[in-house]
Parts: sequence; structure tokens; C-alpha cells
Amino acid sequence: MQSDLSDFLPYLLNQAAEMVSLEFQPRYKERYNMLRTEWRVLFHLGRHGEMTAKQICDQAVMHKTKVSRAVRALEAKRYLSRKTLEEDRRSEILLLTKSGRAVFDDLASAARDYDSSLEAALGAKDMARLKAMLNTLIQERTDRLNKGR
Amino acid sequence: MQSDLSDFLPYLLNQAAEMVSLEFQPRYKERYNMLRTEWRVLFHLGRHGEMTAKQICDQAVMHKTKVSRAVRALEAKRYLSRKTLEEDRRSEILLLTKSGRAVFDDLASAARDYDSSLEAALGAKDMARLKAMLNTLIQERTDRLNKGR
DNA sequence: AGATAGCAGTTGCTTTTGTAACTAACAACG
DNA sequence: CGTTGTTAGTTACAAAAGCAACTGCTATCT
Repeated sequence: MQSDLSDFLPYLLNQAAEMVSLEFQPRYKERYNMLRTEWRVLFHLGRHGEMTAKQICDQAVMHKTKVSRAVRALEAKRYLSRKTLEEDRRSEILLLTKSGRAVFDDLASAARDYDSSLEAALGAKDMARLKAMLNTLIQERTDRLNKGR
Repeated sequence: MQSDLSDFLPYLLNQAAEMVSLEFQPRYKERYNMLRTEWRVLFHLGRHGEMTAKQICDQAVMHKTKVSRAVRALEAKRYLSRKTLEEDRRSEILLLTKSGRAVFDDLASAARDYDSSLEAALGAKDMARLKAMLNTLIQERTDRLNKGR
């Protein structure tokens, strides 16, 4: 009953991504009134510490205008602050504020819980394999992209 | 160099889905001036034959207004036609026209090619595993969703 | 039958996203 | 230096998506 559901990978990825995104959405939307883009930027900063908008664009595969607007919104919510990078005054270092960090901690914990529920559905071994494969795919495509310019 | 890229599944899925969608996009956009939603509806109809908009919504995890507008656009392009279902006059059966079928055939072939390029990157075995897991995930979440209403 | 509730699909309005053009800062080359 | 090209980030405008209210049809309950 699953093999007739098409075997076109982009399609499957889209569907799976859409479903889990919709399921997780309430966590950041209802409690903190955040958009998906904002959550992703917050997540990135929480994970990797200080970084510039450009780095987020590249690592998260997000368009720069999306990031720009998400950063502005997070700044308005006082979840992050900027400081101009002195050695290159075009760039801004972004970092979470205290309350931004608190929100991240809360949401990261919700994310872990949600991730666990997915793991329960798939089994720990498959979950690990799935993540590894997705990472491989992302890595490989990122390289391709960077080579081609 | 890949393990620091977060291990939150929704995040990985989103990233992977976004990348492959962007890569494949030119195929339907440049040649046929179609949107992603239109491509997905066309794809669905080509795969599964005649069906109603509601069925597409459910199977493809797409919002009904998205489907409604995609159907209208495809109809305007003469790629599909509708006929009212006589046993329930609220529903409409959607089916591809001859030219819609031709477009589907062309794009499906492009999709197969693209899929092969992904398979080359991952290896045939992993590709099969990946698809199987995604299908499991989708199936499981769909069931959950349907139970919860 | 008549009233009420529910569903398929559409439409108007608002929010979000994408595109392209822009500013300001840097870099390289004569 | 100064001109030309490039990069980080923003913004204005256009396209797409989401939400909620609507139409027209069907089902149920009394």
C-alpha cells in the first residue's frame, strides 16, 4: 500500500517535509508567534552560536531576503542583536539575547521531543540511517552547487 | 563535517526538499511555465489517473485552495478537464487532456532522469532505503492525522 | 418533508515569499 | 589614488500562499 505512492524522490521529500513541518509548527507559532523562517534562523543561531546572515543563508539553504526579514523580526522581538563586524563593515554578527536563548532552549527541547516521536515511529536504527542519508544528500548537492559557480 | 549540521529531522527534510525542488524546478517552469503546485497536481493525475480535487488534497498533503487554483491554471492551459461526478454533484472528476498527458510524459521522463542523478549520488541501495523510509513516515503520519479527527 | 449540519470547491482579503534593483562597503587593477 | 567589479544586506514591487467566509450540494435527524 505504499509502493503506488510514486517513487520520485523530490516528491516524497516534499511531502514528508511538509507533514512534519505542519506538525511542529504550533510549537513556535502559538507560544512565540514566530514564522517558520524566524524559527529556522533562531535555531541556527542557537545551534552554531554567533554568525552572519550570509552564513545562515548558505548553511540553511535560505534566500537572503528571507533571512533578512526573519532577522528583523527576531530583533523586534528582542531575541537577537546585531553588531557590525569591524574587519568587514558590510557584515553583521548576529547573536541571541538572553531571552532569545531562553526561547531557543524551550523550543530545542520541544524539537527533541518531537524528534523522539518520529524516532518511535521509524525505529532508532532507521531514524539514524535516514538522517545520515539526508545529510549525505544535502552535502553532495551543496558541493555541486558551489562547484557550479 | 556533516554531523554538526543538526540532527533535527524536520530541519533536514526541509533542507533536502528545498534543494531538490529548486534543482528540478526549471524543468516545468521554463518549458511549460508551470508553478510547483501545478506540476504536483499534473503529476498526481498522470500517476493515478482520474481523481477529484479532494483526493489530491489528501494524498498530496496540499491545501485545498492551492489545489483549486492549480486546477484552474491547468485547465486554462488545456492540460486537464473536469466533469461533474453525477452521483455527487459537489465533486468534480479531473482528468488529463491529450496535451496534458503529453506534458506529463515529458516531465515524468525528466523526473526519472533527475531521480537517477540522485540515485547516482546516494547509491542504488541507499536510494531505495531512503524512499522506503520516507514512505513509511508519510504513511504513519497520514494515519495519525486521520485518526485524530 | 423541513431543519440542521457537513462537505467539495471557490473567492476575497491578508500575509508571506520571490525577484530585481538598490545602498554601502570592500578589493583588485591600472 | 580612481575606476571597475564584487559582496552583505535591504527594500519596493509583484507573485504566491494561507485564512476565513461563502455557494451549492448532500446527509441526517426528527
